[in-house]
Amino acid sequence: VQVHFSLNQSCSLLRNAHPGQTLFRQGDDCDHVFELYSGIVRGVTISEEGQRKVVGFFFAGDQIGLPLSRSYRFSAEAVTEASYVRQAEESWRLALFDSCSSDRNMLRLISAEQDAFYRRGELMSCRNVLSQTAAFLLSIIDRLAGQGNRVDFRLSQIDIADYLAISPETVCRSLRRLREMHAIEMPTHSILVVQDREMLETIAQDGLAAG
Amino acid sequence: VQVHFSLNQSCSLLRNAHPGQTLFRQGDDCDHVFELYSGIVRGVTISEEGQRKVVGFFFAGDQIGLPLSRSYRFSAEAVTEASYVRQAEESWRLALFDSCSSDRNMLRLISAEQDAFYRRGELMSCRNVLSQTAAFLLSIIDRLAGQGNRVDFRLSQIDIADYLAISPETVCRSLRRLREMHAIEMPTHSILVVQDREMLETIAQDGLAAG
DNA sequence: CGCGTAGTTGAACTCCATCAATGTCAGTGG
DNA sequence: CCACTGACATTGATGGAGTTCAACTACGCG
Repeated sequence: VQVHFSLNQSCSLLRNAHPGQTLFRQGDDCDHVFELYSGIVRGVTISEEGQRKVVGFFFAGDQIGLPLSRSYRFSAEAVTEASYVRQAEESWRLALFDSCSSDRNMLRLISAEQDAFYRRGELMSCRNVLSQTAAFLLSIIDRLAGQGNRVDFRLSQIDIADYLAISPETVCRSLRRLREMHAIEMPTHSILVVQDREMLETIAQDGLAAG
Repeated sequence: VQVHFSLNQSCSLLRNAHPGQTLFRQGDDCDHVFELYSGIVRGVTISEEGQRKVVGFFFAGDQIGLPLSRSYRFSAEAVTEASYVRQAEESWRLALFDSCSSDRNMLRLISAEQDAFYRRGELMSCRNVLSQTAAFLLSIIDRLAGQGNRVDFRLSQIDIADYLAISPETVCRSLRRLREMHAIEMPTHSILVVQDREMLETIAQDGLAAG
C-alpha cells in the first residue's frame, strides 16, 4: 500500500488515539483537518432518533474533516490504535494553495472522504447481503497492509452492520457463509485470511454463486 | 434557492444539453470540470454485469467531474434541458488556486459531488422504502426552484429506483401511498405538489406513521 | 394510428429484520 | 485463580417488507 502524506509531520504534532477515542465530533466547527498516519478511523453519525450509522472507514493517508461544510457532518472515532496530524483549517488551505499551482497530488488526497462516501453507496446498492459483505471485505482488504492474504481485522460486526445498513445478525451469517464456502477463514475475530480471492470477487459481483 | 457560480460565464462558452444527452462519460479522462447553470443532471454508472445505478442528481451551481480521480467515475447525463460551462482541468485548478488564498467559497462549491454521494448514503440507509421515498422527495424539492410548493418533477421512477437501489415497482407503490396519505399530489407525472410537508418530514424520519 | 417506453397493479415468493436465547471472550474485582 | 460482568457474536424461529414476474394501462412520439 503506497501512502502519500501531504502534511509535514515535523511541523505538526503527531498525535495518537486509542480505540474508541474521538478525533472530532459531528456538529463541531470545521476548523481542523486530520490526516491519518496509521490505524483505522470510522466516521459515525447519530440521527435524531438515535440511529447509528457508520458513514465510512478511513485509513493511513486519508484526510478527513475537510472544511467543505461549516461543521463536521460526522464524528471521527479511532477503531484501532491510530496516529494522525491535526492541522488548522487556514494552514491547510495554504498547503492546498501551493498544490493547486503545481500538480494534482493534494487534490487526490482530499478525495479520501468523497471516495469513502462513494464506495459506501456502491456497497449499499448491492442486491443481496452476501455480495455486499464480499465486496466490503475486498474494499478494506485493499486498504489494510496485508502481509500475504492475512490481515488484522479489528472491525466489529456492529460497525460493519451500521456501515452497510444491515443487521448485525445478518453480518454474522454472511461471514459464516463465506467461511463455509471457503472463501475466507477467521481463526480469530481479529484475523481475516482470504482463502479464495477470486471466489470473493465473483460473489461480490453477483450473489449467484450461492450454491 | 441561492446559487453561487464560480466560473466566469463570459469567458467560457455556455453550453446546452437536451434530456438524455451526455456531458461526460464514465471512464474518460478527467480533463474538464462542469459547472451547471440550470437543469438537472444525473450521474450514472453501469457495472460490469449491466447493473445501472444513479449515483447522484446534480443541480444549478454544482460542479461535477472534479479531477479527484484519474477518470470520471460516472457518466453525467442531462435529465431535463440543462445549461452548463465546461472548463479545462488546468484553468479550473488555477481558479481554485485563487480561491484557496482568500476564502472558502470555491471549497464549498467543490463539495457538490461529495454532498451528493453522502446524501445518497443517508437515503439508502433508511430502513423502509416509504421513509426513503419521503426523504428523497424532500432532498430534491429543496434543490428545485419551487414556486410555492409546486415543482417540476421530471425524474423518471426508474431513475429514482436506480438511485435508491430499490425496484421501480416499489417506487411507484411508495408514491401512491404518499398520495393516499395526502402528503403529496401529482396531477401529472411531471408535477409534484407537496400538500403536507410536515407529514413528509415525519415519514422521512421514521416510517412509523404508516397508518 | 401504432409503437415503445414508462408506469401501474396483483400474486407469489424470498430474503432479511426482528426477537429471543445462548455462547464467547476480555476485563475486573473478589 | 475464579466468579462476575458487559459487550459482542452466534444461532434459530418467525413474520413482514420488498423483489420478482407477469399482465395490463397510460402516455408520448414517429
